[in-house]
Amino acid sequence: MARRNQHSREELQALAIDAVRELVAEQGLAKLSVRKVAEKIRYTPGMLYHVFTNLDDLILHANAATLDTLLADMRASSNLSPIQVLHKMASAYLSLARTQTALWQMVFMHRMHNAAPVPDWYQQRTAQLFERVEQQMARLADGQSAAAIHLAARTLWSSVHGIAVLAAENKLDVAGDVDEQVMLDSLLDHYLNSWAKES
Amino acid sequence: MARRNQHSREELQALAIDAVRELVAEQGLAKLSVRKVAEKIRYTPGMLYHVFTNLDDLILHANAATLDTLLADMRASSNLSPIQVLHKMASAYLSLARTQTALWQMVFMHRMHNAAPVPDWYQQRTAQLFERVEQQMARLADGQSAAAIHLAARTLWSSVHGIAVLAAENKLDVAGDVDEQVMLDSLLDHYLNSWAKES
DNA sequence: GTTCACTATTGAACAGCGTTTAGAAGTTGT
DNA sequence: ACAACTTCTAAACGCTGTTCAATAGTGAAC
Repeated sequence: MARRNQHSREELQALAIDAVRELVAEQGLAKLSVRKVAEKIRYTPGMLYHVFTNLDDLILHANAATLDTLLADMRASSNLSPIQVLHKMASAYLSLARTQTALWQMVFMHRMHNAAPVPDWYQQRTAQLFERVEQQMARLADGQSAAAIHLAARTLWSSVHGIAVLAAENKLDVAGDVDEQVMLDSLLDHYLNSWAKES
Repeated sequence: MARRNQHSREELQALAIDAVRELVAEQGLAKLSVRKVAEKIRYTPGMLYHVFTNLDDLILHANAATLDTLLADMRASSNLSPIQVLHKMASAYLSLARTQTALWQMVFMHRMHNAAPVPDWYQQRTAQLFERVEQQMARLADGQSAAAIHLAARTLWSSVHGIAVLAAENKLDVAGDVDEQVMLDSLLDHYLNSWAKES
């Protein structure tokens, strides 16, 4: 076999990334394997190593796609108050954790087996998460130092992340779909309410 | 070989649990394997399956030990205010995440491969975490409903958990040992400050 | 003291995993 | 038509968790 140009390198990449995302969405991260990805796109496992450096690299590319949809869901509507924007962002974050749990977990809970440094194109995406929060916190705070805003944004979003993590794992034993959203609202309202008064 | 009674079932269990905890503390969860545990206690891998149902069961037992030390660190000093107690509990939680990162991650971030139900003796320990927080929140709140306290306790502790998770993974890019503790203090002060006023 | 039943333990096997690489298969340029 | 080049495969390596028939040692019975 070995037909050249049946798929370009880029097509092959996209094919594999889509296959990973489908497999994980259907069966969860634990059941993902290089061999299954290869089978799904009708190639052999070895081929994937000409397009990606290893499985973690492939997963990172798949995660970038998930992060892009998350960032799109979290874009700020400019006609809302900072608090309203933060509520919408947190909702989007939690919503993805609940509706696309496996993909979300692959982004935020998968531990890379290789100790390779996180590439720039990926780090930029994760950095944007905190940045967008920071922007709204800056709008909210009058005259707080950049360091204080930096710290408060990380505090708030780590907290949102914690709720999303436990929601994704169903470890909160609260009833149904509503209550985790109520927890988010409680967190944001109380934290921001008290924090904004400092300025 | 096969010397009987060299170790009782209970001794064997304890031996294996200790081996797991040492291996994980030294090399991390990713490098843990049944064969390494067996080698460390000078038995064969197969033997472990007469004492534990599988690796996840063994890990669960090791996690119980970690949870016990965490719960011990988190016990409430009765002469402190509820807010002070919550600060101490959160500090203990974060402290373990930072000083015993690998063991902490095995408890809170390892995803069980088997879909077996979590046994009672384990669930009781995790439930205690939320319960202790709830107790202090109840002291703090005058006349809030049990449901409101339940929800606020889960909200607060999920947030503490989120900070600990990101601290353990070094994803907060804040400077050094101090700042994550500052984040915790910020979270607790602002959330509780605003929440307590509701009553 | 020998035999027998019992049980703790082993060792080998199975199916799967990520990863590497020699060489085959197909394409393109001369 | 042939050589050069690229794409892709097939097989192997060393690892994983798990199962189970066979074995080595123990303690009791005769």
